[in-house]
Amino acid sequence: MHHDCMLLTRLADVSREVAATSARSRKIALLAELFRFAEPDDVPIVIPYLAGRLPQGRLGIGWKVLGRRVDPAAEPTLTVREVDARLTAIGKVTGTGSQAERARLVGELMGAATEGEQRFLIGLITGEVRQGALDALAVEGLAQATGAAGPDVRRAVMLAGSLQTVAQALLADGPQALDRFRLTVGRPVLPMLAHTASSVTEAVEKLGACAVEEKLDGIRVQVHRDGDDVRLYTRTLDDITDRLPELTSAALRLRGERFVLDGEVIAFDERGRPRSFQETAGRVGSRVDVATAARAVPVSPVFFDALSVDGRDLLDLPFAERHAELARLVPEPMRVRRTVVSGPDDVPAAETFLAETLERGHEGVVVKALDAPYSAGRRGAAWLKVKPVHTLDLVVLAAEWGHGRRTGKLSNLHLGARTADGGFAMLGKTFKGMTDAILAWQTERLQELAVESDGYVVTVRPELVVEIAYDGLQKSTRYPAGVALRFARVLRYREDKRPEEADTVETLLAAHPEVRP
DNA sequence: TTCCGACAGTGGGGTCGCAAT
DNA sequence: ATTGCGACCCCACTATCGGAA
Repeated sequence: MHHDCMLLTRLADVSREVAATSARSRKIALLAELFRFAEPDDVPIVIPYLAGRLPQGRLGIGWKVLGRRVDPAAEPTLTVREVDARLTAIGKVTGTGSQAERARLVGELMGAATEGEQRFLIGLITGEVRQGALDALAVEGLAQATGAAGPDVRRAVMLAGSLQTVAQALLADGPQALDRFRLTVGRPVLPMLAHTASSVTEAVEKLGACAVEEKLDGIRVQVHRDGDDVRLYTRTLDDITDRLPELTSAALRLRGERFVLDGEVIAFDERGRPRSFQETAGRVGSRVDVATAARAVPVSPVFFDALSVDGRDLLDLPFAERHAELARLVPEPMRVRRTVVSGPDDVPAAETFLAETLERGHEGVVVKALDAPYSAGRRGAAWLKVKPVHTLDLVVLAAEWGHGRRTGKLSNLHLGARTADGGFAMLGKTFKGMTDAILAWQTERLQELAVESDGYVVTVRPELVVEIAYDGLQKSTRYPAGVALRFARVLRYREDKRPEEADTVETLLAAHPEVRP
């Protein structure tokens, strides 16, 4: 096999080909072919580039700079490592005059790139690669290129918490390198995620014997303890140890010496009721003056799973056994409240538990199959969340032109409720829940109602009523009513309703007494 | 042949913290 | 001091491919 540092042009060509095919099998084959030519050292750059990410994050370069035309190079000479080095240098430019200096360096880079390479670089820097292949297909391609089994590679990635690390090891040492990736205390694992079910009945019928657990509206946290050393990680594996000292103390008070636990961190008020998500998230996001933030908004851990205890990897054990380990280690007040049901005959008990959970101020429940292993990094069907859904009839005030596959379609709706003075107050936006048919229909209809456009937002006469589902209200400084919808999505248009029949701000606020704008 | 799980894509609001104005 | 912006938090939903049933 021939190896030398990979040329950018090769990457740009593959990216274009991958984008041009819709068949996943073909995308995977193209990626595999590319990886066969990659040196291990290229991998930490090639993998994120293919997913349309820059390893160094954003660079402070916008369309203004990238829009300037630079004469392309005639011959492709740039290597991916050279591009990476130049982009790193651009990201490091700070201080007065930094924007001009960055623009100059970008111009230099573009001048060294051919036409095709320029297009790829612009897409990469603006985050518009969109080739229909992210990490999941890269995993398959990597497996094909190295002769490893797909599920083995995927498992290694979940345990390593990083595709780059696994790819580098695989290309350097072949399939046996995968054995090195085991659950290790101190190294975070991608957390298991849940699907949605519309009711407790549906969830229990799907899963059979299961645990029904409170769903807390906080921040997911993975707690690693090795003796006196405690580390805390978020859902995306960011290390947040320094921000939550009370969680470290809590972990040190537990009986075990070495463990990995999965749970939620949340702030409770004096009466033990959950504070709003905004308050918990603000606390977890505070990094500078942690002591002050901790006094104002103390948080608590609430654990629901054990991934490793005393050097034993529990990932493949059934949930019932993992939970037994958790219960040995963690006292009840620090575990999530739950009930166990035997199956569909037990649905009433599950319904009662959901009602009590909502009464206590939580957002819903998660129903978990008792026999399921911990599927790290997967949205396994073994966990199903159930949350109550609210609906409203709102009026479309404006719409924004879509991007990507929604180019040329009016996509993002501005939603308003009626006010006392006969006008409308905007409560938020949504682009969710639309089928292609709805998208096409609303593009036509809204253009008929258009009164103004700035090329991006099309303002319309407030005549179209749309039924919206949402998860709740939150305080807002952005919108005139002082509140915004959380997770709004379209259910259907109500052509049978006139705007005078839409819901009012007043009734909305009355329905959510817990939120005072 | 039909069904369904997994992926990618399309963005939503809020908060924090840094850099530019 | 204020404003703009990116990075993270939380998140729902549809279209599509391709293997399972």
